[in-house]
Amino acid sequence: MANRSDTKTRILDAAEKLFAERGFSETSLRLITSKAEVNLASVNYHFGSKKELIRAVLARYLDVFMPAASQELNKLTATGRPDLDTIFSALVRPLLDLDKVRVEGTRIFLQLLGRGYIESQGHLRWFITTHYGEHLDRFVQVVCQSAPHIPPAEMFWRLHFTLGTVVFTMASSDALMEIAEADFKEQNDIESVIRKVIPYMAAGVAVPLTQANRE
Amino acid sequence: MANRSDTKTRILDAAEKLFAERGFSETSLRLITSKAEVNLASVNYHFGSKKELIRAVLARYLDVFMPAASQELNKLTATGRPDLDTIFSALVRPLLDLDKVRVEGTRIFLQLLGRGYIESQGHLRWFITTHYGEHLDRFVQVVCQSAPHIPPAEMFWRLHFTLGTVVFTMASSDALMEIAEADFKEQNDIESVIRKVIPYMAAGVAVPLTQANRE
DNA sequence: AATGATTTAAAACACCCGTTTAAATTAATC
DNA sequence: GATTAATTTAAACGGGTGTTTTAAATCATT
Repeated sequence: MANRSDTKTRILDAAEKLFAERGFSETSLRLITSKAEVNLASVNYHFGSKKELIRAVLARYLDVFMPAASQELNKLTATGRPDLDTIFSALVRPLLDLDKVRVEGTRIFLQLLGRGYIESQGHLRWFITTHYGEHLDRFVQVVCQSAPHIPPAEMFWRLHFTLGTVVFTMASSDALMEIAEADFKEQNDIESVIRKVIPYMAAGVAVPLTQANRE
Repeated sequence: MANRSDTKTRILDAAEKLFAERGFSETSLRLITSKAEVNLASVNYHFGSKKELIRAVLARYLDVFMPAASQELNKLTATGRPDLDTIFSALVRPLLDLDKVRVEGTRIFLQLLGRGYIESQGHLRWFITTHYGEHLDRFVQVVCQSAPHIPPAEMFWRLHFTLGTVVFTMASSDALMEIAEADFKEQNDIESVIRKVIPYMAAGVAVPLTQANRE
């Protein structure tokens, strides 16, 4: 049953790297299969279509990350009501652990997530919310409880601001780290960037509503 | 010299709308020219290539916005040292004024900016920084002065977080507004989103350094 | 009205895309 | 070891892409 070299895995490995770097529509199946050193038709044989390959690439990460993140949240809420900084920090470990699953897993996952949200008009967003909705709802719930002064509708927007912050930062993290080192003699890695971004996001998510926003 | 129906303008008008909605690579020249009711070849005749058309679309907005934003900043610094919320808010007027330049100008410009930063790996970023660098530097300078407790190296990161927040939010603003209406019966437009994002960004940029970050 | 440059028009070009087909190969089962 | 099933292969299909070409039409200027 199992072929030792696993064409399916080689396709996924090559695809996720290219998708993260160049986006989904900018990455052809021909490029993927040539990098993976497999036949062009094997993508359609194993995955059915390019669209389903994209979903499979994302699912491979989400299936690891989502349960791990949920578990961290459960540990947090078991002991008491955590603050926002603590909640965001709890996601760091599952995020960084993706580097153990695959080389550069953290960066690739975050970039894929961003591309998925922006590029595919809606249908990848739909895939994520329907397949991992429980985990997302759980996260939103915990965040809302830790910032009870923010109405849910406002929190919806702020969490998407947060998603944008993370996704964009990670997508260009390589270039940003280079500039930071050249301009400020500051040595960074992915983890240190994540640790910088957490206070920024936590402050933004919890900031009291202004008069104009309360309307 | 000037033809009253102006093929060039019709192309730009059709292109910016489609680019903002579907992204650059997802929008074909054939779709643009059919919407604009001009001949396919006229794009290459007037702009040279699709890439140059994209730059022309962006430049038409940046040439209006950048000087206007700079002028607002000058007005602000003339009277005293503004706080971050004031600085970000000062950009709102030039942004909203784009609606006077063209129908839905504000939304289209911000979405184009978002797509431009995400889709084209780097070379549109280069176009913007080299053509409008003075304005950008001026902005960074004013922001740094208004938050003197943040070291420049940290501010570098936080401003890029901010860029990510804006860019990602605007690129997916249509989808987000739809969801917000479906889930929370909340009717939004671009201005209300802008007014939501400003406090978020201002809080994040100015948040005091934590022990871990100061190191 | 005639001239010459600018602009538009239709068609073709060369290329890349995702997908499908059908034969060849490999692996598994009896 | 023969038969069946699963997988890989090479080739072609149908369609869309940006761009170029060539000729006609339009325009401003003489």
